[in-house]
Amino acid sequence: MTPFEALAEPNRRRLLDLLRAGERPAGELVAAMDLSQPGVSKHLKALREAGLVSVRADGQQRIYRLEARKLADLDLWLKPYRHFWADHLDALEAHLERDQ
Amino acid sequence: MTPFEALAEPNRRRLLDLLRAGERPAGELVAAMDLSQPGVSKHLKALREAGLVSVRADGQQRIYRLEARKLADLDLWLKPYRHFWADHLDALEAHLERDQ
DNA sequence: AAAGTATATGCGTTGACAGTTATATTTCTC
DNA sequence: GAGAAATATAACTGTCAACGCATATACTTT
Repeated sequence: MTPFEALAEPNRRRLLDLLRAGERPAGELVAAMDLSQPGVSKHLKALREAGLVSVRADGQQRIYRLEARKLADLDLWLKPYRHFWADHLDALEAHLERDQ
Repeated sequence: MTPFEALAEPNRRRLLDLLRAGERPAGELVAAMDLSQPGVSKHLKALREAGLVSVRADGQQRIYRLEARKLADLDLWLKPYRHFWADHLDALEAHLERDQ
């Protein structure tokens, strides 16, 4: 599962939002999401496979944590597009880039 | 179709990459992609609906153009996550944010 | 009429997503 | 050690949509 695919699902984006406020045990995430426990668990698995979250065991709980590095990758993907709105030389730059 | 969903598909990301080099008629895009003409046209429609590209008629051709604004939206979505890798205060900030 | 493109249609495969219920695993507690 | 808690995984069902192909057709402009 690529980060792109993982982020395409609203519930998964929601989970990331929740984790932005800090680490959280799976149970808290289940409580916060309007989904069944197995359902949340499946989305968490998807996020794990995308490298967007990590887990750590704490007693009988599983503590989930946002993995920012993978989002940094996304940020990197966005980079070559960024200058399109960062300045106003769009047309010129596009032209130069095209014939390079 | 949300930008997130649109970007989840590799062929669509590829189309955006091609358009980074400048405006292009649909035909050129079809030639560059290993897909049927209707296939490419469908992906272009998806990108249009996501606001990631725009079209303009030029004679019998349809000229496609990257719409950077929508990618800026994505950039914006990423913003609250950015400080997680921008500095090294992750734990502290997460803690503060959680109890705010 | 021809070119360029979009849209429609039909088909087939595959996967996403939801639900439910059950079970396996690990750890904690008594 | 029994049993409960927390979570993952499995298994099954069901629906719906994505994606590919191919072919056909509609539309607009030349």
